[in-house]
Amino acid sequence: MLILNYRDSRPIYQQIMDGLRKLILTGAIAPDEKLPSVRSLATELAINPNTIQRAYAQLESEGVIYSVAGKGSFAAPHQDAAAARKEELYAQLDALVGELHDLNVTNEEIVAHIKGGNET
Amino acid sequence: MLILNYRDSRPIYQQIMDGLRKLILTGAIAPDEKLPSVRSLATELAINPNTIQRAYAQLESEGVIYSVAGKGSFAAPHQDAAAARKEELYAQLDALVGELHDLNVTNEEIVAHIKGGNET
Amino acid sequence: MLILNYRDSRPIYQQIMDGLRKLILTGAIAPDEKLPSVRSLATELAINPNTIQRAYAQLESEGVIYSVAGKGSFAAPHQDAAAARKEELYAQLDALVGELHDLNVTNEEIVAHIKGGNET
Amino acid sequence: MLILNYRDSRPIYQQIMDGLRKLILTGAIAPDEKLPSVRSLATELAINPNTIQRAYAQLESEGVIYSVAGKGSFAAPHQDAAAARKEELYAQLDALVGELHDLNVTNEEIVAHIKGGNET
DNA sequence: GTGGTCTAGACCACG
DNA sequence: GTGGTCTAGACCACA
Repeated sequence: MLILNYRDSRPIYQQIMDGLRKLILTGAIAPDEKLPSVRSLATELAINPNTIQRAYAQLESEGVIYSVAGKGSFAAPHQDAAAARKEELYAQLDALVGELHDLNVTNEEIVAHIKGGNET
Repeated sequence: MLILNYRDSRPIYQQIMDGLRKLILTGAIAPDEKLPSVRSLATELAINPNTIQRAYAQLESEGVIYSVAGKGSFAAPHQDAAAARKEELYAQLDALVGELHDLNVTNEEIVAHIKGGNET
Repeated sequence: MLILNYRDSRPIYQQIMDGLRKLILTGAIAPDEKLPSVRSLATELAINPNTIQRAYAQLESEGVIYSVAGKGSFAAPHQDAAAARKEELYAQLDALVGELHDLNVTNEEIVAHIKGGNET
Repeated sequence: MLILNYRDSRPIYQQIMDGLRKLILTGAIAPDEKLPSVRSLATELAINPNTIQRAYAQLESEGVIYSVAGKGSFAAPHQDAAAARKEELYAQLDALVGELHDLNVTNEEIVAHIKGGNET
């Protein structure tokens, strides 16, 4: 379900956040579907429960999941979260495009790259 | 010449790297032009020389600058470096576009955003 | 009669307490009126009887309800309970107002907000 | 500087957050002023550094402070944070006022209480 | 020295 | 069983 890469510069808890966020926002995990428990996911990934706990807590504060003590953690309906994520990605894209412009890459080239990349 | 933002989440040495890299790859610093010495830049920015040293070393390993013992550091001719940087940015862009697709954003919307954002 | 929200950050037993307390103190449940039995309410809300039991016990210790062994639980006459609750709410209000003052909000603004908000 | 109450139902890290947030938003700690280091505050309060770390990290995500690895943590200028906090307090106040209304307390009584409380 | 991440193991409240 | 908090102790990157 989730793949950890210990060579990745991102901390483990963030890899988990990114992985789960993607699964939820893309609908691979349905709204209100139960997520693996902190402990079970920890043993499955062979890492410390605290690390999972941290990822879950942060995702909850993002509104991507919600947790009920004694019951478990669940995927949240993602209207707002998806919109927020989209905003974030657009901001990153703007920064990227701006830097490409600095390297004298035109909008046309960028657009061509995007469209070309998707025919793959 | 360079602006440091202590509230930026990026570490200082990386802000310096990003700033110099941009100045060099955009041509604001000409190829083979001499860069400020480690010590002078350190006093100018009021930070630890070690931090500058690290930025310079890393930029050299990237091929963006080159150092001559006893003479100083210089901007490298930037054909290769610029191409490498472009590759890197395109890779990031692909990842970004991929994630936007996962959120059901079409290529058309992305392209429109890019073109729209640049009229500003 | 009661609505549970699993996404609410409050634990289930507290949602039940808050709901029943409001129903009783506002008079929606008359004094000495019989409350649903622990078991019936548990099945109705599809939750664990222990949870209902805890809510009832805590409400009894608050003086909002009283239980008669073998007969059931009943709404208490609410003069005292309402007064106590009012005290509590006023204390919270004082804390809140104090913090608003710290943020340089004047009494006039607070009062205006209260009156304005209730015209809705 | 900060007082911990182990009987308080709020977790320790939140008491620290609330305390620091108040000190900063009220201006008792000036913008860009350095906060005690994680370790020093931990020993001073006789609690685990991780707990302080957690409070600091969460305050940073709130925009109340900013941290620079290797340099320390600092109070953030509080334009946005103060406004956000005010919003939050007003929401709590609305809930409180609503519940008071349910107990047949009029706006006039509430207002009188607020104004009276401040003559103290 | 600073903040940030992770582990190991414990305890609590909740259901 | 669940999530949430805390401790103790370690290691890393940064300045």
